Amino acid sequence: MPMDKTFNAAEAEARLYDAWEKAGAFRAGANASRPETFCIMIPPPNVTGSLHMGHAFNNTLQDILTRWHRMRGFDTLWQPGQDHAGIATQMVVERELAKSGQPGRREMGREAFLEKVWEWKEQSGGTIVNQLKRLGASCDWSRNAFTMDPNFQRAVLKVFVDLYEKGFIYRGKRLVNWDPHFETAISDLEVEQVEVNGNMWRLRYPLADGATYRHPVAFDEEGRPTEWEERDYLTVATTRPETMLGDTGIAVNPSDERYAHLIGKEAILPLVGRRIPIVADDYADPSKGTGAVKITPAHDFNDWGVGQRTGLRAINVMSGRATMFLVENPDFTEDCTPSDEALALDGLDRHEARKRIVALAEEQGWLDGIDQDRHMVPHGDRSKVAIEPMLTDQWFVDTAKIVQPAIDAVRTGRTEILPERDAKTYFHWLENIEPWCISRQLWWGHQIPVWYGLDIWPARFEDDGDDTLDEVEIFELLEDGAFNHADPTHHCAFDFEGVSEKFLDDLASLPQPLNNARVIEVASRAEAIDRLAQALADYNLNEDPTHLVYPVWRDPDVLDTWFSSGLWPIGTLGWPEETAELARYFPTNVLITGFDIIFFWVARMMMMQLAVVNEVPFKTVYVHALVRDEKGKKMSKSLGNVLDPLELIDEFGADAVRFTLTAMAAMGRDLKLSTARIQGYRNFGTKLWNACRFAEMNGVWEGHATQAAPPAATATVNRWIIGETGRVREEVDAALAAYRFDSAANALYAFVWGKVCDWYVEFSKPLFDTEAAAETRATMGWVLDQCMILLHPIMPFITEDLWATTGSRTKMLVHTDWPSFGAELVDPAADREMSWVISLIEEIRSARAQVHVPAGLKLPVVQLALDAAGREALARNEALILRLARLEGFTEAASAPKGALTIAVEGGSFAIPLEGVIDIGAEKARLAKTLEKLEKDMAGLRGRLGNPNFVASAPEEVVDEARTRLEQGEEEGAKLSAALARLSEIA
RNA sequence: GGGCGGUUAGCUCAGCGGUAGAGCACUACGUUGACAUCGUAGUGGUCACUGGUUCGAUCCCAGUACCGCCCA
Repeated sequence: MPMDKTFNAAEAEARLYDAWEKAGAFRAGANASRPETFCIMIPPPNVTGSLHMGHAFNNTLQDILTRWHRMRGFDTLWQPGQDHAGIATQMVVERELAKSGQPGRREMGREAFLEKVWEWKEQSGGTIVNQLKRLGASCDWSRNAFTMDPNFQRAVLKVFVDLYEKGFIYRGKRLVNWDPHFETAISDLEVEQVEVNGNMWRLRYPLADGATYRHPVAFDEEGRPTEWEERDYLTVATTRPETMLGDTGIAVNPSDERYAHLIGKEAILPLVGRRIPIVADDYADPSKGTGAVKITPAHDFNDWGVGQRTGLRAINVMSGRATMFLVENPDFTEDCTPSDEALALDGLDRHEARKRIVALAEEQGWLDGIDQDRHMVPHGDRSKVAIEPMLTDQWFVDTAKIVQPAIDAVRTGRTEILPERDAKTYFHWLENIEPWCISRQLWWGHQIPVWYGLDIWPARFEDDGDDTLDEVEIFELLEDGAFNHADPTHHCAFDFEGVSEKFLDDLASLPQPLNNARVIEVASRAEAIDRLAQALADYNLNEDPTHLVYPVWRDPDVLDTWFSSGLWPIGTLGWPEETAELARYFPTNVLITGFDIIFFWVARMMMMQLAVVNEVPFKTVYVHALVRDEKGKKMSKSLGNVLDPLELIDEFGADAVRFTLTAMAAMGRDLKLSTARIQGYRNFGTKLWNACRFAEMNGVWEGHATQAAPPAATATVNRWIIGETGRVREEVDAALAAYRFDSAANALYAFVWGKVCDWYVEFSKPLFDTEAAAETRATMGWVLDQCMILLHPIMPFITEDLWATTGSRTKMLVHTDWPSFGAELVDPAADREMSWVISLIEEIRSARAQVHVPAGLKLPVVQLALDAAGREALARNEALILRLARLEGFTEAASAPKGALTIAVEGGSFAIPLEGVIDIGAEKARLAKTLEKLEKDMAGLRGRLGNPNFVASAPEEVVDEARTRLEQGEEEGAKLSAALARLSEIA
């Protein structure tokens, strides 16, 4: 059955992908013929996500490297998988529940909710995998991993325990970025700064104990105060009046003469009545605002720092949902008697509280004024709500302790980051790294492997010395709830069994019978208190120590998603088991990822792999840029400029989309994607398709079989294209080895379209009628095979389909050996000859077109003076020159006939008689224009060669080349001038 | 404010000390043994600006302007 006119991507893609999968073509090690391994870890997409342009780009590049290495015989693994994406997924599922009118997460409880999440994962988790398959991604799907797989969970928990035991993880009450929408802490990196229009409110805080001072109110030209007023208050400025309820101090700069004398005195916090000290700190900038800053250590990062330095208390005045938390807040009411107006704010949203406080300040006369202000407000990158700095207990990775090996690895080149400038970003971030908050108040994720127990033997409780618990002591414990006042103790272990042992060790030192209590797991601290109290009460009655229990509860929080994806390289390869894959493929070869997650992911993988297995996770990191729309805007749903890769694949085929992304993948530069470009590369696929179709029509594929070595050829044309093929193979390999994907694509485009289709196919047409026909068929078959092979990593579908419909094949293209021939195939003589032939044809075509010779008209041609090389070239290639230049029959003459076109080429010239047909004016203009251009070039060359410094200092070959070019140019110029002179004789 | 980039044809971008390139768009012609998802020919550039280094600068260095991105 003859081939169709175009490749039917829609029909073929699914069929071909299926065939690859059925053949196990993508399995780890498939087609391996050499010992070297090649491994890429996919940056795991969110399990509930869908393919966007960034994924398409990222995965195309990975697939190219993977397919290329696999064809070269490397033992290749492209490890796929998905990320559970804590916040994102939990958000999606909660939204789904709300949409379908089901009870919310809190109503159904943790266990039921997690079931829903797993259901959702089952339902939508395959989407992205199928979309990657549509793109042609040749991952080993049999090894598909998920960050919530049981073995991956084990790895994550084990690493947590490991890092905890090494002292790299700690728990602490710190100010964190709190997302009031999701009610969880988030890391610095998940916060975006958004500039907003707001106000700066000036508030007057009265000084305590009747203190007053003179405050300057007018100044002379040099800024010296000239007038003062007596004040009994201090004015502070704030963008967030609602935080004033948590103020515990006022900072002034010690060098600020206006206020320095107040340092050590106190002010009274309006509404609250709290006495707050005036402290000295450089954070207060005399030139900003009023120069006096209210300090709320529990709700502002800068204030926290001031508080730490000056010993101020931190009072949290908000709940996790950013509503005011006052009435039952002992910290808030300690040492003061808040007004009723203040207590009435309890439970209000922070924004509402702000309005009320400003209104109260105005009413009560302590609002000094309002200035409009534009400032940055931190927002959650997922929730888009304003972040609330919040004082909470969280888990942190002490990054300072593990960062150095990650820095050194890149400095010393163990891992290389490309392009180089991204290494700078990497260093900059790592060298200024902050502790990493890794606990999240979410349900979907890896629950922290830490259990808490009541501190039942706090220091203030004293045993009477007999090491047994008597009735009085039990009563004391129960009644006072002594253990209820101390902070819980905690232990970290891989599982409950492990942690039980640790608690048992603690209990061993306690009095009888507590030292024999059984450790049990309960849900919460409250339940633990109940159970323990109950157990003690029972013991008091029955004195049976075997029923005594020591209840512990697990930390309800989960780990930051990036903590688990930080283990992706070892986790997917089976760590902590010593698997064969781990031994073989780790460290992996290259990571291909977007610049936006250098901090989130790359840096953390480096730190964690080095901390856990003391090895870099990958040898090379290739960082790519963003795919933007054709105007350079970031694609976003709200702008409506999102290009859906799947729609593009439907319209143009996966190969066209892939080729476009590849050709645009210049290192470190954003891609501006337009459909026109994709269409162009779809056409490129069609071009190759039709070249193969042409070959089919000319019997090229009859009896054709895959062959590594080029056929022996004698015809110059065939020798030439074989050499060109050798060149392009070297070029493609060099480009891919250097991650110059764009160079590889462009070299192939220029070769396949510009050399094979434009010239070689045309040259072959007359050759099929000569004795060189068989050789030409063999050459064409071999060359087209090489096109398919070399293009396969970029355009896998069309090439595999062509492979199957042409010749007889022992293997699918996906496993066909990558060629190793190179420029040794170039025959310099053939190269020179074909360059000459091509330029002759181009000259003639150009001349014809410019003097408006009808395209279809065949013209005779007269050969004038011609050197030996030219004569030989002409003799060997006469048929194709006649055909492509639309000429008929060469004759020889000593001089050009009147009214003829003149064609000057290296080594001679030709004339095309056009008596009566020629437009003499046009021909004169053409010659004059050509001469002018030539003269300009020659003038430049003469200038250079006339400069003794150039001849003396420039490399010899540059000087020689300039001389040769000048000679040739002058020769050509002479011919053109002569022709021009002849024409002038006529008209 | 700190850091990192960019500025080359109408558009999108390569290039990079020694003759300025590609694709798209545009103009004219054209169905010639595959391809109109095509062919042939052509138009189009003070390589942002100013200095410097060099025999020679689009390329290296310094500065200026404008535009991006990241971090405060």
